[in-house]
Formats: sequence, structure tokens, C-alpha cells
Amino acid sequence: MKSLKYSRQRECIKTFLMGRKDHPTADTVYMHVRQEYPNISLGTVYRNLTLLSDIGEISRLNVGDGVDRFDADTSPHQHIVCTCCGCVQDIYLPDAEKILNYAGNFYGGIITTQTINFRGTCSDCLKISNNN
Amino acid sequence: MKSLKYSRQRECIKTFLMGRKDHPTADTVYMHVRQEYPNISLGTVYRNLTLLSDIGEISRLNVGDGVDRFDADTSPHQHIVCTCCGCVQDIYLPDAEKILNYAGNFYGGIITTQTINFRGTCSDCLKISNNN
DNA sequence: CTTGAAAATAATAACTATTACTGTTTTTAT
DNA sequence: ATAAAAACAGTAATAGTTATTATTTTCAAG
Repeated sequence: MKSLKYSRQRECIKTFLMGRKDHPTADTVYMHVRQEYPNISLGTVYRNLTLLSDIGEISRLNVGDGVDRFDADTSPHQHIVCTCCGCVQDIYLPDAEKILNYAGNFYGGIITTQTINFRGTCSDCLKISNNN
Repeated sequence: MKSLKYSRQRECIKTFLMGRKDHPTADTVYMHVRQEYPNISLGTVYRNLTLLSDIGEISRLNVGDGVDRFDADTSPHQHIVCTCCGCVQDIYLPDAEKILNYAGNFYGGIITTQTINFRGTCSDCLKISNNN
């Protein structure tokens, strides 16, 4: 039973994440937290991100672009990756759990969780392409 | 315009993939193809897997376990990862495209594709735990 | 307050999956 | 047959992440 001790670095990482909605990567977190703690190491960032997601305070997500991203919003929701600019945005699908239940009808085992990732073009990129 | 030339190695990789439903990783493909072509290199396996997925003959998938997997079935379907044994199985959700259309109502941009991954316990692992 | 054990840190090494490079071999159209 | 394009094997390099280690910080008990 390993107890948790306070650390300013972890606090700073958590606070940073809570202020962002763009699902930053570990490296992005590192770059920003370093402004407050110039000596922080990337390993510390990774260790705390992993710890925080292990205890459920943040979630780690993978939208298929080869990097792990982190999200302070742990409520159930979905993500969309813009194939134009690469941004990762939230989508809150009402009744998303119905999809999981529905899928259960077509599978012999038990389904417990689902991850839905969309891909498309974000509204900003749409505007830009319309300006041509 | 780069033309495609035949290669036995690529043929063998494709044939191997078509005979499998378990979404092998590049390394698994490598292990098996090496039985027929002992000198094949992992780079060749990766290059051909990438080429085949680029031209749409196979698909590359990422179920969030840090490794790319490959699937000779390019028809739209979903996957479930067993959190017990790690296997990756197919789920064919009827009318899955309705989810994508539905999601469009809650997003300002354009959604073009979706990837749905489930997690749970496969029927084999359920049997084993029931035997206790 | 001290103190000391547990936890966290910075720095760095190691690891894993994947891609890039290079000189040689294979394919295939002429 | 030949020669240019493509693919190859072998190997090096890259990127993202985790592990190791010696030092520092946290914090409960005295």
C-alpha cells in the first residue's frame, strides 16, 4: 500500500491540464510546466501523468496518431481528430452508453467500456478552405 | 507515379494476413513469414504492411495497446480488446454509420470516419473464470 | 521543532515500435 | 538480353515512453 505524498510538480501538471481542452501530449505538458519548474524532467511529467491516470484523476487517450494525450475531463465523452490541422476536440454524444449496450447483442463475451474516435475537419479548417 | 512491382515477400505477407482473424502485429507477421522467407527483414515487413494499407488492401489498426495491428478485412467493422487475455476480436455492428451521422448533430465541423473500440472479457476468458 | 522513513525528484540510460538509409538483388517492360 | 525502377536485407536512426539511481522533499511520530 503505497501512500501518496504531495508534490508541487504534480499539482502544477494537474492544474495545467485542467485549464486545457485540447488534450495535450506529455511533451506539451513538459514544455509548459517547465516555465514554472525549469528543472522538471520529462520523466517526472510522464510519471505523474501515469500516476494521475492510474488513480482516475485524469484520463490518458490515444487517438491513433502515435502519441498519448491527456485529458483532465474524465467524464464519458468522445473525440474527433481533424485530419487537416491535427487538433483533437471533444464530442459529447448523448446516450452514448446505448451504443455499448447495442454492441453487446453482437458479441459473445462481456463489453465493459467503449472508445469512439471520429475523424474529419474541424470548423476552423472548414472556414479557411471556404475562404479560397 | 510509382508503379507497383510484384514481390513474393509481399504476396506471402498478404496471404498470411488473409488467413488470420486475430489482427496480428508486424512482429507476429514477421515471425510467420520468416518460416517461408528466413532472410526477410522486419523492415521489409513494415514497408509492405504500410504499402498494402496505403493502397487499401489491408487496414492498420490501433486498439490503444501501443502496437499497430493489421487486418486483411477492410470492410467497416469494430474491435473489442479482451482485458483478460489481450486478444482483439471483430464486432460487426449493423447500422454503425448511423452513429457517425448522429455525432454530426453535436459537432460544428464535418465528420468523415469513425473508429469504435470496445474493451471487455472475451467468451473464452469468461469460461475459464466460471470454472473456478 | 527535529527526525527519519517513504515518496518524489532530476538526470540519464534503456527499451520498444517504427521508419530511414544504403548497397545489392529482383522484377518487368522494351 | 538489358536496363531502369522497385524491392530487398541489413543496419542505423528516430520517437515515445519507461526504468534506474543517487539526491531531495514530504510528513507523521516522537
